[in-house]
Amino acid sequence: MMGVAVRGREILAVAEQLFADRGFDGVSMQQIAEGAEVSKANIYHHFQSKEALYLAVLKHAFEDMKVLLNDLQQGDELSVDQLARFSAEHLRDLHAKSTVTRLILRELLDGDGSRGRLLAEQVFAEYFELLRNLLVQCQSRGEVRQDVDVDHMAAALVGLNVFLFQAWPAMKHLPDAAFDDQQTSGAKMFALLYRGLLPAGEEAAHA
Amino acid sequence: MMGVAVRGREILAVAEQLFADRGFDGVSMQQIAEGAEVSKANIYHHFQSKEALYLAVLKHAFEDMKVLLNDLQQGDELSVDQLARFSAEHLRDLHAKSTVTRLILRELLDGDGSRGRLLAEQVFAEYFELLRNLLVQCQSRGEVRQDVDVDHMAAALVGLNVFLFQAWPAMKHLPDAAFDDQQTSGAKMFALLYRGLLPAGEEAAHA
DNA sequence: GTCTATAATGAGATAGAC
DNA sequence: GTCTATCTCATTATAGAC
Repeated sequence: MMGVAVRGREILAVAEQLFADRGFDGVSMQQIAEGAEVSKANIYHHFQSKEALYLAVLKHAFEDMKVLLNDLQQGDELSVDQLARFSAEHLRDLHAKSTVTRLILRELLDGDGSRGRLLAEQVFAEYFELLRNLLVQCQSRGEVRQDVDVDHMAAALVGLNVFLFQAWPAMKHLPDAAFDDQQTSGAKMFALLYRGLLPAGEEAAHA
Repeated sequence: MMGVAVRGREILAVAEQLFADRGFDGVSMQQIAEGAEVSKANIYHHFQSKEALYLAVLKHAFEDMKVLLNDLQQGDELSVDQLARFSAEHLRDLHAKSTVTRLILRELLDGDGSRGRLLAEQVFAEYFELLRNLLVQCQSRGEVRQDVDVDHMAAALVGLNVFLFQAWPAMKHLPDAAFDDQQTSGAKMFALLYRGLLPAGEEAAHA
């Protein structure tokens, strides 16, 4: 994955497009080879198997976000700013790579569950770990509550954005609703998650 | 929708199954007629058009939740309990009607956007309005913060559950993650949304 | 007509030359 | 790194017997 050279990138790009259009089974190695203008055997030089190529396509989509998460953790911003930036960039990224985002979401809907495990272990795990680290750091500074595990915090952060990405085509048409644009709505929902539904100072009354 | 009689229900049930399996275009009225053991003309007696039948199938999935929302608003529970109950029931409902849930999510992914408007106006609008009313009531009692619009609150409540429903097949396989079962995770994420990421009492410092 | 044996196809994957 | 040629295997025709 690291040393994937010039032709490797070309193959990856073609495969991404084809997989996104027709799904894993809908694409043959021959078609990818023709699209990338290489031989089928050459693809196998770069990628162990069709499945490995597929996973590489999915993993590729998370590279930018991994870099961002590392940067955020190195920096010394307030937790709220780190998390807000992550949330905003994450939403932007979902759209920048919308073909792959759709591919993954469709995979989750169709899959028989065995694909789910593969996605989790081979694609999401590393990314999820980075997000978890960031949240642990925020907790250790005392800027994020410590009585909730970071796993659910991470899921909520990602989940709100994914929902926004997916449901927007319908949300934006809801009558009388205050949804202007996705970035703004994303920011509002992040703020909601950060500060809670509960009014400030009411914590003790319900805890 | 109200006066849909015996045969209407049967048609609805068959149509739901077929649409969920093969999508709108993948099913003919003839096939639905055969499945429900009625004539094609009889379907048109109950439903104006194929599209009307389709929308009826989708709307049908929200009936239970509408009843629950009305009940919650009539009752006199604390807001936190009303919302927690809605959230838990909503997640349960997504699973109880998982075929339709998947159908809608796939629709949102595939759609060219024109379907999105239809879904919003014909299917979600009424349901969304009820949820909004509940939240307004919670706000007016002062038990839910008033500086965030109810639209985004409603979206966040629904969104976390939808994400959980969809991503679970992968989430449950994330290594070292504390996701036990969906209902429990749903409750944890609701609690997070309700109380916020921010530790109690820190509001003033960042507001 | 139906059944079964046999080709023919097209998929993923490998070997070995250049 | 790239190619041609080949292998294995599953699916899909298609014979030709019954």
